[in-house]
Amino acid sequence: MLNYSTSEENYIKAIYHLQKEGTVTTNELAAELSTRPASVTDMMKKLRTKKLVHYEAYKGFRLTPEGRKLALIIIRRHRLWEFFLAEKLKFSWDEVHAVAEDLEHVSSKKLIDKLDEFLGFPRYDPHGDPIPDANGKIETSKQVCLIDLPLNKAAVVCYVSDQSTEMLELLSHKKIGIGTRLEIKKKFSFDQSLEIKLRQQSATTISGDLAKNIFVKYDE
Amino acid sequence: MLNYSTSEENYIKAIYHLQKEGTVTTNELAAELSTRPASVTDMMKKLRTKKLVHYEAYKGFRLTPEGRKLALIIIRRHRLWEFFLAEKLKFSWDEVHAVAEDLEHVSSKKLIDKLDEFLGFPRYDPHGDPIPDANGKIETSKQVCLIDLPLNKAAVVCYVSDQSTEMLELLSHKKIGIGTRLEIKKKFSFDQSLEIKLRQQSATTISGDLAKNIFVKYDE
DNA sequence: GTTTTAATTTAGATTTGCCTAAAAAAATAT
DNA sequence: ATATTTTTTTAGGCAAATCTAAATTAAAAC
Ligand SMILES: [Mn+2]
Ligand SMILES: [Mn+2]
Ligand SMILES: [Mn+2]
Ligand SMILES: [Mn+2]
Repeated sequence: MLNYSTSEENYIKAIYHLQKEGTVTTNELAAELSTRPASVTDMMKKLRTKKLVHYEAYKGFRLTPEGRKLALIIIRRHRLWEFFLAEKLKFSWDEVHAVAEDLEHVSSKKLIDKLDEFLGFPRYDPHGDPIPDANGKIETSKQVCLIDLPLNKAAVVCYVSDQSTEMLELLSHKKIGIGTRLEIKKKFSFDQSLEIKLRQQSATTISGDLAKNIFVKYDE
Repeated sequence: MLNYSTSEENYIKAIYHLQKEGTVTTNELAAELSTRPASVTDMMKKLRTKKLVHYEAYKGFRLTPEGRKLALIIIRRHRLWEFFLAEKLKFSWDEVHAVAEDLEHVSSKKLIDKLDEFLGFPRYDPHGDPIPDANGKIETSKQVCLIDLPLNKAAVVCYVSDQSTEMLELLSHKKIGIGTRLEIKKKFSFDQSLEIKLRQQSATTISGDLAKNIFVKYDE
């Protein structure tokens, strides 16, 4: 496996996190990395020649299978170091991320696999996120009914059980679809209705009947 | 404290190790870092403006007190990581150096101090080299009489007790002086004479009477 | 003390990763 | 459909760290 620069690794990891909602755009990635859109375009051309991203001008980008594999390696390093810092060095959970941002770029495979063993093959980092194993396999968060989603926990809509025309009409009016990111702000036990907040929109209310038919996965 | 690049840190550390024998030259440093003399000159100008080295064109360089302080911070990181790798992750002693070369550039002070504590404040790395403490204090190898130096252990002449003309004449004939690097190849119990090898020269023999007056420190 | 050799520095390029400003393309509004 | 706004890309430049080749200085040899 080739060796990638810190900068390349940061881009790959950021794309991995953003692409859960489909194609990643130049501005999104620039914001995520606190850099400029022009820099993103430059880097995308480079990552394309290295076959880590699919990219066509003006059409956004996604990781190739190779790119995804690399992303999972970096995430594995990051989360194992976070676990080490919290568990062994007694860092508090909110301090681990910044240090892990540096440690994650030390690329020795043996180091990471031995660290994993030393830590007892932990499955989750201090934030509850799953740690990919040595083969790059990562636990996919299982889907849960929107009714059962905890308050203020970011989630992504992944399935709708009732697909009748009436249901779809209601969903489209509420601007909810597969991939929509949302969280629950309030639960009203009187009628099981929920106040939910869609990403980058104001709050809205949906009935319990609707919520029962929506399934989500936890968002990272 | 400012933040230094990986490259700057590697230069500073290399100068620290080389300057035990006086002024460091451009070619020496280039060889040590597997780079070109022209690159060394460029970097020395830069480190001079940052007040980390004393440097005048054609006259070699040495660390300033600031530079030495930085060097000891980097060496502390390096050796603590080497200890961690050997002790906790069960790396063999010859594998630790390469990985520590990367880890040493992660610059969080808190990380290193907590790592030190986690490891139980080890005093020596897996190669037997002393680990600087959190204040940058490092154990200076104490001087020992040449008679007592173990076989094949590299050492540097640091003191000569008899400074008579006759003694100095003999020393200069043997090309031995303060800073000379040597090791003992054989000890003859019959007359306490020693076969010693001076760095980059062929072996020679000295009498026990001479050896008794020469004091050395272990070389790193 | 010249001359020759070796060490060091300068000059000029290159690569990586970033930037600003301008141009081009796509999306949105009228 | 056209005009306006937003997004994205291109063009040109900059700083860090490296290089090669040429010039300069210092050291060694004669
Ligand atoms: Mn993190
Ligand atoms: Mn985490
Ligand atoms: Mn080492
Ligand atoms: Mn060591």
